[in-house]
Amino acid sequence: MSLESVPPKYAQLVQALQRRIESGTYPPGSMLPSEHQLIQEFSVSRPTVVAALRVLREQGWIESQQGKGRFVRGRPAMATVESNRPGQAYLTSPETDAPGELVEAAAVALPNRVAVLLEAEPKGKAFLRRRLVVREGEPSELVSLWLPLELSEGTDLTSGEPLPQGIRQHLRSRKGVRFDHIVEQITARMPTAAEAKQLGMPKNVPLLAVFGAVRDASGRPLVVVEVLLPADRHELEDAYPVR
Amino acid sequence: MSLESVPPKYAQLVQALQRRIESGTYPPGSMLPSEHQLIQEFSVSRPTVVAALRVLREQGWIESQQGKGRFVRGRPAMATVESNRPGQAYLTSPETDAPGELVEAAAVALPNRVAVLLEAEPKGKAFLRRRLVVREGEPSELVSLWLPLELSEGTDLTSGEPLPQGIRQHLRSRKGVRFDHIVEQITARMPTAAEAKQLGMPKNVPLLAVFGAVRDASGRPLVVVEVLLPADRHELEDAYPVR
DNA sequence: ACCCGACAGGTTGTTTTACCAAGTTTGAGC
DNA sequence: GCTCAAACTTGGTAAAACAACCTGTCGGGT
Repeated sequence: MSLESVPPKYAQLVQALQRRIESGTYPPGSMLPSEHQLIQEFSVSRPTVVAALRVLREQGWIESQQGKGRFVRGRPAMATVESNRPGQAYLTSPETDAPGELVEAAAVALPNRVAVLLEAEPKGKAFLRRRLVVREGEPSELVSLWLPLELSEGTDLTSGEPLPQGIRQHLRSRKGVRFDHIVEQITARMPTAAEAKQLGMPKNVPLLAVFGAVRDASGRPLVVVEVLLPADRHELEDAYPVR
Repeated sequence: MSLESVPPKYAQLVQALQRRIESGTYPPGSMLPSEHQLIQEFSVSRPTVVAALRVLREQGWIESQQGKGRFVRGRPAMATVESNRPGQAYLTSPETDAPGELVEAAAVALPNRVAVLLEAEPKGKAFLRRRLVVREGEPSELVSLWLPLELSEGTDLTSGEPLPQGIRQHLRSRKGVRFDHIVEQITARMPTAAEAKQLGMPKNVPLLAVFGAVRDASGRPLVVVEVLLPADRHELEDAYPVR
């Protein structure tokens, strides 16, 4: 009768231990109760305890030393830092979420750099969808999306209307392609006159240009997204563990 | 009698399956043999098979669907892409590895931005170690390292000599601090006259400025590293999976 | 003939019991 | 004081059972 599915025991144990670490019951540096103690306290079997502790170790909450015990490291600082990758948001969230203006949606000749990232003919054509994102009433970022013509056919990306759906989802449902990873390149350069005008920025401040080549699991390039950010208004922030 | 320790069985199974995927025996998209088949072929127990398949799934080689089976995704493209994080190399590899010139090593007043990253007094002092890295005979990057005075005491970082040891290792052995993760900020700006001269670059090309705040497991800032890259000679490349 | 549900058989996911191996600490006995 | 064995810890393997899920087939009904 219970429609709400209960989480597995080992996941419950994970959450219970996380709460104790966060509340200070198990302060950083201290030793966790041994497997045997946890088995008795929570009335579960050893593999269940081990599974929970394995998750905690892999997520960085604790570390373990064979023969000694498991030691609290504390809340992994990385868990809260949600990778704020540029481009990522443009691919997953609907265009209708962010106010902006579609400035281009047509088949164009590929810039050299984009052609390389798409592994396409140097002077081939592809579909370009370019959008000027507005934040707080001012132009903020210029986002360009290139995709091969065969991937744009039969999608709503060729229309002039803002997509009510994430590009990632749209392409998966319409064309059956699955995004796997992104190869990202970051450069800085001076804006062209047209770019400076569109973005409403001074001509003497540089642009941060982020190229993201989206690929499937086999490494085949699917789409390329370029994000242009005026450097006086934007920075990129990210966090990653050291080894 | 064998002193060389054999890897655990589940790890051997992981390697065996990885080889089969790479060699094309299990092509991408195909279904892996069921757990039962693997148990019989390799003469191991089910937990061993499951442990191996869990590793493969977590590393992105396969994906599993309850009730259907496990499906080959292919070699995870991310595994080979060694995160080429700027700053990372300066922290781990010895200074003597890369030719360059130490341009500054003294206690100085903290720039505002660095003070924020170090969570220090806005006008406090810290030790600055700045190095001009030379590649192919030309100045290439300007690397600055700020660390709190109490962390610089008793280390060889205050000397004018190139460190024969990685900074990360040096600080761990001398001061007992452990690097855990880095919060990275990327900006672009025009070079100052002094920077342009040191880097031997035109004054009208922008700089890519990378700030890396190194922290321990609890989130306390330890050191800040800044890498200045002339944008006409450098780009930043990275790869990451999309969820 | 067609559709739809029940059912059987396959798959992975989770939990339990049991035993052995390897590393660390402790203390008893010399 | 030193040595070594016992008792602790985590790591790995084996065997079994149940649950949840998917996909066919085989009915019966329309």
